[in-house]
Amino acid sequence: MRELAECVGLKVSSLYSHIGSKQELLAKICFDSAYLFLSGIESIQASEMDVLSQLEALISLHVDIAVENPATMTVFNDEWKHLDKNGENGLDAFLTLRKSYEHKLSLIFEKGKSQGLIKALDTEIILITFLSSMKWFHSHPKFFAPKNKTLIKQQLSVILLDGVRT
Amino acid sequence: MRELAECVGLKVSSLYSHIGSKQELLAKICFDSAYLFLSGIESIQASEMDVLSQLEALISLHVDIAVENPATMTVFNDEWKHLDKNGENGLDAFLTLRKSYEHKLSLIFEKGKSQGLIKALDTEIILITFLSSMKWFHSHPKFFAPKNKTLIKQQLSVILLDGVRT
DNA sequence: GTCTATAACTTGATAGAC
DNA sequence: GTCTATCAAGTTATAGAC
Repeated sequence: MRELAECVGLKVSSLYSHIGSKQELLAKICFDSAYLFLSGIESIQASEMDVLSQLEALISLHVDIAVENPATMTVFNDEWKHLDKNGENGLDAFLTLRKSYEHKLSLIFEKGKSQGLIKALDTEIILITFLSSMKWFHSHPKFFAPKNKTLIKQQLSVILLDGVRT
Repeated sequence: MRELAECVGLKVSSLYSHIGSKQELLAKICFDSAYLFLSGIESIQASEMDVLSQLEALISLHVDIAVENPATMTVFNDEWKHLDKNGENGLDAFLTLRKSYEHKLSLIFEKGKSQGLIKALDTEIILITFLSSMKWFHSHPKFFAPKNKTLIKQQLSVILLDGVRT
């Protein structure tokens, strides 16, 4: 809070005229990002694309969100653990949203498997591998510029799609 | 420290008869794990295997270390940031070890590319994708049992190797 | 809305008796 | 080696003057 206050040119106590608590800030960042990802995957789901194209769109979604919200991704990826357990914007609610996201993504993999487009691997392992591979953008400044978006999208698509396609 | 003391049935102050500081504990976990990974990749490097088999051995190494040292992996993966910057076992020394590990792994990818076994993608993107994909074991208790080691190794090998091979 | 002052609590670590 | 007692410094947050 001291650092934040200095960054915005205020004393710490003055921050509390604008926010209710530190938790409130944490929750706002975590849930805003969560809803960004959720609405993204929902429009991918609703599209008429084939499964492989949906996965490519998913990679694009993750890169876009990361590059456009660099400062929030560290919090969203690493600091959500410090949300208070209960309450409307608490840890439990956050984990429910995340489960929902993972479920939607799993459905895409399952569909691909049933269509013979995706290898018959454990869906959860595919899921975790995809999500893990799309988590590093924000901590690698070298790639972290709008001009590198296309490069990352292309190469990550090659690796992940060749990895899971039959 | 209070939690730790309770876990080992001591008062906090008594811990300090056994350790010098909390930092010392953090450093020990981080550097012990770092040397495990380093000696692992060194023996892979020294082997006569072809590049694809070396990468398979690497995946096996990461799974083995994670499953055999579950409690330390969280610290090694996430808490190393809190090492004090300087000193023999400080953050700078840790990052040097990590760079060294990444360099050795990059050499394997480069060799594979020059032999036409690995796709002509950006080496750093391949590197990060591999390392990210092998970081989640410790936080997924469902897979976190010795009996699942083979499953994870096989499926992760399929995804990552098909992802990068030509 | 911003400030100074301070409350209320947690942290890593030490002193000294036993 | 372990304990009780305590410290010094840090944390989030509030009270109340301006």
